[in-house]
Amino acid sequence: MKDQVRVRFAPSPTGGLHIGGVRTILFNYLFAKQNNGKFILRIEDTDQSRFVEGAEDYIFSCLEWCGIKADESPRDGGEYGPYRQSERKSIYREYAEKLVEAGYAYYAFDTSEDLESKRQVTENFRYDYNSRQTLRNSLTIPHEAAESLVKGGAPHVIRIKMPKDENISFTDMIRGDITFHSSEVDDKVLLKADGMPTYHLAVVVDDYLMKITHAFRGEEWLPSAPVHLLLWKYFGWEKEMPQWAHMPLILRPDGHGKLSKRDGEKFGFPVYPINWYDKNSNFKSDGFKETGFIPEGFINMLAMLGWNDGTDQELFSMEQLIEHFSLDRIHKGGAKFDYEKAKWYNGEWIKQLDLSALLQPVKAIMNYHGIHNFEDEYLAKVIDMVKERCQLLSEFHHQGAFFFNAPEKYDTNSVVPKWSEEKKAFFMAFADKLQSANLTESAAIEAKFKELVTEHKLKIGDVMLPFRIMLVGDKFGPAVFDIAATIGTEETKNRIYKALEVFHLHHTNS
RNA sequence: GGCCCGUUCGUCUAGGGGUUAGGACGUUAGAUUUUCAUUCUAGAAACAGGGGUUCGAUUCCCCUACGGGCUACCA
Repeated sequence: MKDQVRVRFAPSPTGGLHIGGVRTILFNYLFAKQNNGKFILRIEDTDQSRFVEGAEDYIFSCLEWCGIKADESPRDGGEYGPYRQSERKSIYREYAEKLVEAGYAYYAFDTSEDLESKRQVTENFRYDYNSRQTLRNSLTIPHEAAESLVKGGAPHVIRIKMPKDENISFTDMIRGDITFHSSEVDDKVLLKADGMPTYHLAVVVDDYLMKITHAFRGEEWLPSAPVHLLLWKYFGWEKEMPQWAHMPLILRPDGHGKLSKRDGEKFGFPVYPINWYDKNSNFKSDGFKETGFIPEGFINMLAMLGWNDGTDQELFSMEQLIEHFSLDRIHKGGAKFDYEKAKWYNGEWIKQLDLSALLQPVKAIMNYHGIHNFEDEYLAKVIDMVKERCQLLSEFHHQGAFFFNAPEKYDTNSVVPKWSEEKKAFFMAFADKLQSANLTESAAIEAKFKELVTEHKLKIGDVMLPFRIMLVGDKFGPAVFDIAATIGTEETKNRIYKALEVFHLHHTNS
């Protein structure tokens, strides 16, 4: 009987969480849910110097917006806590010492400055099986001396002692067999001088203690995998080692490197799920949410960046993703981010989502633009009329504003050059008839409109566009008679009169 | 530089020893919508190169090229 599936995502609160991380979260989550397993969120805050206030809150907010809930986390608790590594500090030293006792690790007394100057002098300097013989550590100085240095509180780190000549292999769930040679890997620091573990130690100890069964992370971790593999072996936990899966990276649209936080501004699209602001560095970046994405579209887009189910289906809900997801269908190569396609996914979801899911966010957008005082029912009608022409939630304002307020500006160029007294007379007659006949249905308004067109010996094509400009201000929007019916005859009449003045003004001026 | 990973239309990708190399985004043309968008139809558009293996390679192997990642007391 296989143990219960337990996966984890372990961000460090050093900044916002960008979409690469969110995709790793998503794949973790899908895999966990599919296998009735647990998804754990662990905060890797072992680098105190890079801690950014608000980053942890931000991570939780992103999760919430995405509709992903951790089963265990600093917020949700769980039986394997604490889930913040800073709160687990005391655990790591003990494990590191065990390694030293067993001869798999050693104390090193070189300061960062010492090593820095080494790097200046020796090109490609590495703390490894070779150079460690010449450096200050418990392998080069007498045992007792090293012991007393450590006991006396001398600053030191604990480093893994990489074997000189050993092949280290493992099978990655996405990439297959991968082999490294131990001589190519340096003696990574396991425990830092401040007593905090590095990622290398912490990830192994915590994955073990938290009974993680499958470990997903970005491809950038591949080169340090041999360190982790060896650690699992040295601790004697090989049988409990999780299966590894190294995800392909999300690349910049131009292919030059992995997508990073600054690229949002550079290429003009969001890279963070929701707005991120780092007050330390005064760094600010717009989120997908605020740009107008809905969670369904965002999640769908992310999932398809590097994964597909082998069919032509491209639109997946979270439930469908959980059902269809499989690791062996994750592409190996990195994926360049394509914002146009991202918007397309969102547009598809806007089209097929229930009104109930759209109402509140669109309402917020309208309010943001100063449009208040309307019934939900009215907004619902508007949403229904314009949603097929919106890929982003934010577009609802442009596409729907004229349902609430008369246009301020008119595309007079489309109307004025061909304007005439006959047309003006027609519209005045039409406005009057609208009210007296009490027309409320789109079809009835259209019928009356056409009837009057004939009476005035005009062509319908001559007055359709002007009518649209009168109501909308521009050449876009749903069927013009539907708009008239929606805003009502009174308002339609008012807009006709208002526009008539504007058209007249421009006409006489030109 | 060293090591590791990768490479199918511009982009995301399907496929896999014999296919007209499929889909989607974007793009082009047309139809519909007396606007715009939607929708529909059609089109252009790809197996990085060279060697093998094979009757036959885009597919398997090797090399090269290109791209990416890592190379911290950061994750």
